[in-house]
Amino acid sequence: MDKNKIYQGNCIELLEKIQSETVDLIYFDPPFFTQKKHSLRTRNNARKYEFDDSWNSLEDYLNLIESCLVACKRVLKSTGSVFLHCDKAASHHIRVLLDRVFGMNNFRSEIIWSYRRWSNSKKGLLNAHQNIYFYSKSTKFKFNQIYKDYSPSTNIDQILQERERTKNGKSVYKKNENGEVVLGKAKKGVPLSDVWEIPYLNPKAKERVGYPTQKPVLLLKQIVKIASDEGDLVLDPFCGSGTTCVAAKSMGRNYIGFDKSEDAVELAKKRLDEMIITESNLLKKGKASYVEKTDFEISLLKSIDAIPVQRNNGIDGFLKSHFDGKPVPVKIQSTTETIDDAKEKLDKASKNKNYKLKIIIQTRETNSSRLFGYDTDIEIIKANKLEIEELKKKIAIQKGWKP
Amino acid sequence: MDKNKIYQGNCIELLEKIQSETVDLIYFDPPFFTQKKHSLRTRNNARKYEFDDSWNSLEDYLNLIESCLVACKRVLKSTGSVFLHCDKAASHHIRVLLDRVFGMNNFRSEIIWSYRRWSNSKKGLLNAHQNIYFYSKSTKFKFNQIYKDYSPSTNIDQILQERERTKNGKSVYKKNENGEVVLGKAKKGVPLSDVWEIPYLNPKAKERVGYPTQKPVLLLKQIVKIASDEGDLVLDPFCGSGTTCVAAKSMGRNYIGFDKSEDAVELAKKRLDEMIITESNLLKKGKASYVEKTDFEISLLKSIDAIPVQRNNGIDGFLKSHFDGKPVPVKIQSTTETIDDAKEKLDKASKNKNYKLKIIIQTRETNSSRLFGYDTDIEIIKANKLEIEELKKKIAIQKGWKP
DNA sequence: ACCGTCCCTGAATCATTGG
DNA sequence: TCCAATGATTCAGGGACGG
Repeated sequence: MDKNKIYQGNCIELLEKIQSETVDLIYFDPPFFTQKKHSLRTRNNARKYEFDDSWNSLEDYLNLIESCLVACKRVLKSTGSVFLHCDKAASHHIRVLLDRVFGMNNFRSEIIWSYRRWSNSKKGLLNAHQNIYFYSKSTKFKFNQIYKDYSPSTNIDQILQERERTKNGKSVYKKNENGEVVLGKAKKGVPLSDVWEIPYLNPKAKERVGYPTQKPVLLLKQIVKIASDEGDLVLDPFCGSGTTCVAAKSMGRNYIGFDKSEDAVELAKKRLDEMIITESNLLKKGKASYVEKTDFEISLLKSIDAIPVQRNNGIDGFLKSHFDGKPVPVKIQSTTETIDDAKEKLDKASKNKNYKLKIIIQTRETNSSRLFGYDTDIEIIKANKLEIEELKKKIAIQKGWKP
Repeated sequence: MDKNKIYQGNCIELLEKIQSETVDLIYFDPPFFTQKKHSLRTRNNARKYEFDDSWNSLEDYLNLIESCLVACKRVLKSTGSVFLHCDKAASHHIRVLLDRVFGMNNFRSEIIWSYRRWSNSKKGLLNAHQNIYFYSKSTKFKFNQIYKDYSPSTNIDQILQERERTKNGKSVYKKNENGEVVLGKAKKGVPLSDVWEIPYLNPKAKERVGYPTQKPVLLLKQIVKIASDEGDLVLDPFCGSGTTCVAAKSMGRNYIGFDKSEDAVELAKKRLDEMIITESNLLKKGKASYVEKTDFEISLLKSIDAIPVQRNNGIDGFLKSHFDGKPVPVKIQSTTETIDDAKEKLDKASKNKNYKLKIIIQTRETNSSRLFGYDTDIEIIKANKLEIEELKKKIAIQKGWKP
């Protein structure tokens, strides 16, 4: 079965066409057991999508899910994982199935996706979370740790000083023979927890396509990030409007999506095509393939008061404040570009735009001799990160260290 | 059976002594299926409390729980509710029991108690929540709605300052005799959701009595508040150190507590006499009060691969990679500081720490003459944002613009 | 394979210092 | 004397280690 495609049809039949042990990650988001018929119109009322969540019985529903799970397990690599997304109505029954199919000791986490929602006035607590069960095929599963910031109430001594235990078992800060504190090893932050606060759908984003139960791309990106690497294969056997595939694609993973609804498949294809269209446009203009902005780029842009723009290889953002009545485009030198490459791209992207100031943020040491020869009105600023790296090198040279 | 007492013994036998339909709220916190032995000493090391969570089999465990649940249902009033506290190990099986005993349509909510806690080196996601299942005996259950703030970002808006009219009809903020603004009633806010962020009972909290698995009183108070009124009867058939009873007593509810351990009963009785409830500083002040950094500062730190830290005036973050085997502290010059202020603070904060490199990120143009006179080993780097501002000024001067 | 024990961790408190 | 800043400590989950 070909990668990077969406297939319409019965999920179990389609799964049979996938070779055993070839999939790295499965995001399994079955129709919920809500006993309701969903329908929703798109914004402009042009199209109505429907799907049916009513089942003859809980047993029927669970039988279907179990057969799918068994088929999924077959195609998973031994290092692979499955993330099963379900809501409160049947989450406990589904987890019993997961225990049966994957084994209790392959249960990794119950992920709580929590979000804020408009209140309704029902008697009781406002429902504001969904559960995602994370099971792996074996204990040697693939997992990329994500680190978060420390809690604001944590003090720095805590993080940086080494500790030891006194004779009577008390834990105290370690001191050396001169009575000075001993500093510990480098830290990365706090590992990601199993409670994920992710907005339901960013209302500003164009992401909403009008298909019921659409999941935010951010949620899927986080799953894809922790459980797969670039080039891996991600499968979504109930792909709906294709959010998982969009997330996978944007992160350089391969994907396969199934859905029984032709509407859904059509919609998913359209969403993925839009990415392709952008990509091909970029190629036409001589640009590289679609790449997402990294966290580094986003934070750098924020730190200079710039607004990130997506999908433009020549310009990464614009300063919030204009200069001489015109916007100021900013390009961040990517790891694969020389400064001259960056200049060329920014020049091309800003052709005929009459910007009064263009900025490139240099992120690597340059050895290009053309740097000062290439004459444009582009200003180059060294990224603070690069300055710190150079500073470290300078001091090392002063101290006469060997590299 | 007398109210406002703790009884030692087998929970099912003790339940038999309670009259049918007399209890308003049951907090059901059975031993978890962790297959572990829990033990803890009191602060002064005087006493050691232990209990065993190991079971012959899951079936045994579930059978015990089910019999208790059946007995609990009998004593509950028809308007009564049960809150069953369990962790991920067996939550799904327990919910199946609850469905059986109370009925699927008496499921009200899955409450997620989420918290931050010390981390560990586990491969996978950090465990940071427990589940509480809320079932009622019937659909005409008692429920007191609690309203929360809209969201952290709109916090200030919801407290309305009261206004009054001056003699000439102008609307001004009302002040009291001391000239302070009078705050009006807060808006009602959003109904309480099913995800509860309540700090984990801190290891240093005075509230701690040294009994394992002790729950924070705040958690229990919230349950008692939403599901009972003053004068109602609250039952905790596995009361442990008596947190539920303490919460109930402090809120004017009657209580009955059971535990099979004599130690626990003795401890619970003592706690009820002393009634030590520590307010969570974090909850009282709000998480936001600990966060001192602006978005700009956080982004800047991330853009240089540093980890932000709060709670320290002299240091805003650390580089992720060490220099010469030591951490590298980073301070960002704040808008109210001169570079010299920043230097002094960073110097002070890194006293006795023996850092090999300290960095200040300059964010404002300096006019301090001392800048080059003040001699330290601190390195100063201009923030990219500042460089851009200076660049703009430079060009403006070149072009001969008036400011 | 299995047990107990020790080590590492960091959130949020308590304790102390300093102004 | 008091308040803010910051230094120091506890505890449970998991890994590693040793017997």
